[in-house]
Amino acid sequence: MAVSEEPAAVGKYDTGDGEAMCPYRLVLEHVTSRWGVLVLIELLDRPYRFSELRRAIGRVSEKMLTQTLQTLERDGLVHRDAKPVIPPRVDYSLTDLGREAAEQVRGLAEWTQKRMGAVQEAREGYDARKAGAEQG
Amino acid sequence: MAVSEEPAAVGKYDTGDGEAMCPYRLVLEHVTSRWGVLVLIELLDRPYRFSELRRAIGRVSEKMLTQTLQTLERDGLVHRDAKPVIPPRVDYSLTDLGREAAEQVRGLAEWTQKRMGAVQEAREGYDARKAGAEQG
DNA sequence: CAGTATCCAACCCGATACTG
DNA sequence: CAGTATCGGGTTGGATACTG
Repeated sequence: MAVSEEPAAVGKYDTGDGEAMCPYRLVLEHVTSRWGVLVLIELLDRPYRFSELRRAIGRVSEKMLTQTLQTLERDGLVHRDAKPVIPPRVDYSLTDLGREAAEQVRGLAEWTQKRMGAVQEAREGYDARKAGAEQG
Repeated sequence: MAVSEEPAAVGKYDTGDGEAMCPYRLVLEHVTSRWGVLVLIELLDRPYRFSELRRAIGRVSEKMLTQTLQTLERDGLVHRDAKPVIPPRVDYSLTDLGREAAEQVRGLAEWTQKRMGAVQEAREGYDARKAGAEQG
């Protein structure tokens, strides 16, 4: 049976309460999701096989990678190409839509790398002020 | 006491295991976090007061908004200006660093809004194919 | 108004075992 | 290799009560 116990995945708690989350936020949460971000960035370079992607990202369980890829595939961002061979071979790549998204995400990632130092400095300053405030 | 039971917040599970997550991913997760994204986008327009921000975002609890703002403040992205008046008034705004980050995030958000239709179509196609495959 | 502290449910996510 | 099913720990996040 294909009925998974878990919901659509990656896109988290749709709310629980009566009202549903607007589609806009849902899509935004998929592309900004923990693993979604990293998958999109990796696939921007080239297509990847499943385990290849897993190694490239590092520290992601099979389950979460599968969920993430399925969500992104469903959203039309990732293309899944399963070749009928033994052993199985599945290639994942970006669709045109996915490439657009991935480029936005990459912008964010590159900014992060560039400015990480500034962030860490800010953090140290914040912590120092906090520590000082607790005593004096 | 200022010792919160909960950790640094927003930036989630640092791993649990021995090895720590690299700072790069940590920062990336802060700016792509569920509420971090929305806060940054709102603050790009103008400064907001706490409850103003809460209403503008909608469906965010005080707790999560507080946590998110504190994390972003610690990372040097958000400036907190608490005025010593009764009743209290606290304004939140972006720092220069935060504005840079927020502009990246806005790019992503604008892409999402623009292409949401395409995503929804893709989703319907995916679901239709799935439903068909289960029977045939 | 702007938080802080605590309780508790829901859920994410990883580890493991198993299928094709 | 690629993926599914299940279990369990830890985190998220809302509701409530309280402070200044």
